[in-house]
Amino acid sequence: MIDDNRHRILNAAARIYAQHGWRGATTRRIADEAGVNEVTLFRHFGSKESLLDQMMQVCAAARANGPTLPLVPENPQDELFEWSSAQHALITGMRSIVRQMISEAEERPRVGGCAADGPAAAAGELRDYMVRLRRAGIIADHVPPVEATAAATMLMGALFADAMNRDLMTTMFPQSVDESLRAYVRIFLRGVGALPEQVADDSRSATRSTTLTSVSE
Amino acid sequence: MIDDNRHRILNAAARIYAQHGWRGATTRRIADEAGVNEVTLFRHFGSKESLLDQMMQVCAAARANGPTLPLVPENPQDELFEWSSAQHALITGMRSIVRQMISEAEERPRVGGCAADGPAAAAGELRDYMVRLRRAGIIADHVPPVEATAAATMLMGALFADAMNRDLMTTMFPQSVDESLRAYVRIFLRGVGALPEQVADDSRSATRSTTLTSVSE
DNA sequence: TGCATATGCAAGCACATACTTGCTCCGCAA
DNA sequence: TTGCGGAGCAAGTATGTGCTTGCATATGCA
Repeated sequence: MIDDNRHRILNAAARIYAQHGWRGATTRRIADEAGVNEVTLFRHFGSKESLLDQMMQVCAAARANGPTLPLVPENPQDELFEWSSAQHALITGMRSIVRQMISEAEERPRVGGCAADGPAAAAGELRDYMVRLRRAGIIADHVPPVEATAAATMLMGALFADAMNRDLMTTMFPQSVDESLRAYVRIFLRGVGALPEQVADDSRSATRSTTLTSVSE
Repeated sequence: MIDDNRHRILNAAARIYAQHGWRGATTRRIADEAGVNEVTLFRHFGSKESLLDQMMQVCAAARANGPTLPLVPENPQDELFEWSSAQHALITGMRSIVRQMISEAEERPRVGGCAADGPAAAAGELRDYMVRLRRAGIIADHVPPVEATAAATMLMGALFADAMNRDLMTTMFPQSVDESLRAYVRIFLRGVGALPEQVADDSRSATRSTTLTSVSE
């Protein structure tokens, strides 16, 4: 309500930046998108750089609360699927802006750092969950911990690549998001040495909860 | 030799575009990088758009010959590792330019199409190899074909994400490229139902060939 | 009523960028 | 020697872009 224009400008800046990148996000375009005179933009933020900096901070803060995995694992397959689903939805929601940040990370290191810690936190969460799985006896002991780390990176990488590329390389993703994520999780669990009875080939369970497309919270 | 400047300009354009993107790749910068007067750039290519278009075509042609997987699988683990290694090196070598292309794919669809078919071909190669694995009895029958497709996408996604993000998000990749790729392949094989004796936990084999960092051919 | 703050509008400035024009110089082949 | 094509150089044009200034208007608070 108060300082409404400030938020309008920040939101407009996020949209324009996601579409056109740093150089393409001109102050005129941002002001137009916000429905605001270009001058008020400078009166509020002083410079384009300062505006985009603040926009990134807001963006990073908004993304802070990612999904979590349960402290005591019970049904790893379902738990991991829901977590992956939320993670995937999160990345998909910011894919445009993330693409821009990544492409500009070499030129503007500050931008890159902003985009990096989200996935890093997620991978950490996954690794922690996996030691819980091992302690609970769900994951066999013969898989070395180094491989568990790599497995976490691998699943995160697959989720990341899926969310980033699915809309661009349509031929590479013939299956629906749900089907793909379910398969990723099953392959992950088998690959990491989960005992066979933990990895049900759930044709029923898959169709049962195929209705939910994204988990927002 | 003949038309030397043409190639110099095209190479310079590729380098500058990879660093700064479309908007950042100004004709002045490209001409400077090529050691050539800006005017000769226009005399050769007519416009910036035409120059960058031709640069992308050259780039796509150079990337055409990716690695292949053997027609008759013998040692899936080693074969997949070498293929993954080559694939990873290929993506790593073009990661800057790929990052730019992806970030501009929404704005300039032509650019996106150019970047898409490389990974698509690789995923196809992987899928074909997997049906050979199944026919050879190396992969168990109880894994449905749908999941095999997803597995191929998953491995490709992990390779892609690793190659694209390793230099930016250093904390997410504590292990060396070789260690990671070897682990990805093992997890992939186990996850896809490869019979246990095919997936050796090769502490020796891993250290043995840990010296080669990239397979160029 | 008064005053401060926020906003809009019009204009402008300095610079960068895509692209053009006109000229000169150089090497090479007829 | 003449002519021709490729290249450099200097200058210029039209537009885009970040940012400033000056002035008018509205809104809300004392």
